[in-house]
Parts: sequence; structure tokens; C-alpha cells
Amino acid sequence: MPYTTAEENYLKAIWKLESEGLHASTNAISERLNTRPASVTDMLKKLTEKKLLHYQSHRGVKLTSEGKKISLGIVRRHRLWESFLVDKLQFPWHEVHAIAEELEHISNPALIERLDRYLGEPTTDPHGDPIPDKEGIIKEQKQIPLSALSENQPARIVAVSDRNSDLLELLTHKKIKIGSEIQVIKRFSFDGSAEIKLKGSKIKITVSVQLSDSIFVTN
Amino acid sequence: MPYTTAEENYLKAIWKLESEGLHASTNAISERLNTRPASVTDMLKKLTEKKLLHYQSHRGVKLTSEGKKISLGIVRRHRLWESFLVDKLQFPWHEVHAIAEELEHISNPALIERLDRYLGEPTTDPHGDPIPDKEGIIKEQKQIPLSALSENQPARIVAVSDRNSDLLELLTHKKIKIGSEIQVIKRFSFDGSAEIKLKGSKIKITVSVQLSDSIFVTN
DNA sequence: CTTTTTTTTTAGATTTGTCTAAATTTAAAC
DNA sequence: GTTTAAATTTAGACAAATCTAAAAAAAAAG
Repeated sequence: MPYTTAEENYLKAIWKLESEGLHASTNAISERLNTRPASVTDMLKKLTEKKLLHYQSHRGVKLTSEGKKISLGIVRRHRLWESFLVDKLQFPWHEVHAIAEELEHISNPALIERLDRYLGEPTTDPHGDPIPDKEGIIKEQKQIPLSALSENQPARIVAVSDRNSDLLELLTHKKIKIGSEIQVIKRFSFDGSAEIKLKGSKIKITVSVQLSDSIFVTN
Repeated sequence: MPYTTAEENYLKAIWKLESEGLHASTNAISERLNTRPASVTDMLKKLTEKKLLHYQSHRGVKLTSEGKKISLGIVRRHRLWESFLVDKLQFPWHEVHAIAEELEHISNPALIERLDRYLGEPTTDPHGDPIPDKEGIIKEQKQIPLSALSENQPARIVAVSDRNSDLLELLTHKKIKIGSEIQVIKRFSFDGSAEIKLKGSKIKITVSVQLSDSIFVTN
């Protein structure tokens, strides 16, 4: 019942791949976790024995429903701690991901329940990602990357990738926030960059492909 | 520079023994950590190589000044988290020690600094133990166990052992709190038990030796 | 000051999570 | 459809932290 930090990191990585609609292959997991593929194979076998994964050699893995449950618990803890760090300790959002990666492995249920209540039972974390509830139910809102938004279509930023702290620093600098109303003025096929406008501001902001792939909007 | 959880647990155990005026012998450490003496010997060697301990075979250990610094950092984190859990998350104090044992190993300096500020830079934790400051300076207040307090001598409870969650439950039940003014009415040499009176209350409370060894007072 | 007991250390094994290098399987290219 | 390339797994090794059993050292008892 108690999983190691290593096991939890694998579960979370696999869950993320699945939730991004990607195939959880040995290589994909090894890239996310910065470990060698051979190590991944070993762990996949171990987690399969524990009935957390469906695994067939050379075919990648899928979480079992138990595996999903565990993963959602980890994601919940991670996102609650991120909320705590930003809302209560006033951390700039780009600093919180790494710290939450450590805090998420402390799995005392009473702690998480009290933390949740203390924070006012938030439904999204500082990056706009939904926080699974106690039962592991997560409200995925339909969202598309800014790179897929058509020109002139008004939209609202609902989330940004939390993986890269440099990205978040850039967003802060350009004053791009969760909840901002946004519109793509023009997109350039040469490099995929786009000029966007934030509601309530006259100035145009140029965003690179890399950036528009990391910003998620809804309309 | 980054120490493992196991290393930190040894350092903290040794620091505690030293701060209780005890000799940090292999056996004493092994009892505190619930490990076998053979394992302790191995770790003592390892920590000695890292210049955190002075160690001579069969002679026990002492912390070096670097070892002391590291230990005080761990103690600081532990006590700050305990304060957070009680003051902010409203945990009953007897539940917080175990959780803080996990949180204390997260050693992000910015996190601890912000937590400290958020809590109002507290100087003692919920059990009355002093919290080392950022520089590792700890204000030890002179305190004696209640078992050493003479009859009728008025005193104030300044701390209680935090090691045993059952103890804290008992204290809560008997309404014995940090800061309570207290007096030993009579002590019985048969079993070392004592009858005490709390200021502002008529009723006498009987405390066992075990209990009076775990309550610390000043006068 | 020997003998016995206790404490501590050594020696060797085990588990977990990782690695490298080589072998194998699957997928892609021609 | 072979051949080549990429992905995955196997085999074997290693470091960390633990254990048991046995040996050695120190302390206590006589």
C-alpha cells in the first residue's frame, strides 16, 4: 500500500503521458524521468506485478484502474501543494513545481485533507490545471494549445505547462496570466510564431511556436 | 551537500542524544532509530568520512561543527513544520510529530524561509521546544523534568517530549498544556507517582513517573 | 586480574533503483 | 521483402541502506 518515491514518479509520468493522449512507451517514460530505458523496463515489470499497470513487452503500458487511482492521488497532492506555495507562501509560480515534486510524496491522508480544507478546496492549481478531488475525480476542461487557435478567434487562457520553470518566468515577464482574454492577430507560417493581443492592453505580444504549444486556451 | 533521508535521521538522532546530555553510542543510536547496531556502525563510518562526526571505534560519536550545523537545520525544519501543522492546519499536537518527520527532509532553503515568515518566525514549536533560527542558533531554556521538581515548588510547564504520540494524547486528555502553572502537592516514593495541581483548577491530577519524566518545567 | 557479559565491529548477504553493454524485437527504409 | 535503424529488453554490475551471524573489544562482575 505505501509506494516508494521512485514508483510514484513512474506512475505520475505514465499518467501524464496518458492524459496528454500519448503512448506510454519505454522511451517516452525514460525521457520524462531522465532515466535509462533499461531502468524503465525493470520498473514497468515491478509495477505490473503490483497490478498498477497493463504491460506487454515491447508494447508500452497503460495504467490499471488501481494505477490510475494512485496516480490521481499523487497529482492531487502535487497540485494542492503548488496552490499552498503560491497562495499562502507567496512563491512566484515558476518556483513551485520543483518543491511540489518533493512534497507530493508525503502521503498522509489527514494531512492532505486538512491542507485541502485550509486552501478552501481549490479546483485548479496555479498553472490552471484541475485538482483531482478526494475520490480522484478530475474535471478536465476542454482546452487546446494556443498554437491551434485560429486567427481572430477570442479565447481565454486556462492553463500553461508547468514542467518548465523558464517558461513560467517568460510568461510572468510578458504578463501572460491564467484567465487572460486573448486573441491571435496574425500567425506566421515561416516560424510558427504569432502576434497576440491581451484584452485590456493595446500592445501586441509576439509568441514563438514553443510558447504557443505550452499555453492552453478555451473559448 | 545534499544528504539522504537516512543520513539526516542519524544526524538528528545523534544531535538529540547530545542535547539530552547522553553519550551517542552505537547502541543508543540503534535504539532511537530502530535499526540494528551493525547498521549504525556502517553509517557512522560514512558520516565520519563526510566530516560530520568525530568517531573512534568502540567509543561512540560526537558531531563536528559541520554536523551540528546540518542537524540544527533538520531540527529547525521539523519544528517549523510542526508549528505549521498545529497553528495553520489545526492538527491535534499528538498527530504532528510523525508527519513532520517526513516534511523535515525537504531542504529547499527558500521554502523554509518563507514558511518561517508565514508562521511569524516562531521561537518554539507546539511542544515547547525552541526552534533554531536561520543561523542555527537555538535558545535552550533551562528546564528540568517534572520528576525532579520539589514538592510545593511552583513552576511552569515549558516543554513536553514529542517522541511519543500516546503521551501527547494523555496530556491532552488531562488538560496539561505548555505554559500551565503547576505545583507538585505530594510525591510517592513507592512508584514515583505524584499528585499535582494546575493553577486555576481545584482538582488534583495524578501523574506517573513515566509521565513526569516527559514533562519539563522551569521556575 | 581473570572470567563473564555487554557492546561494538566485521563479514557476508539482501533489496531497491539505477547503470552500461550487448542482444533481441519491432519499425522504417529501400 | 530484405536490410537498416530504432526501440526495447536482457544480463550483469554497482551504490545505498539495511539485515543476520560471528568475531572482537570493552566493561562489569567475581
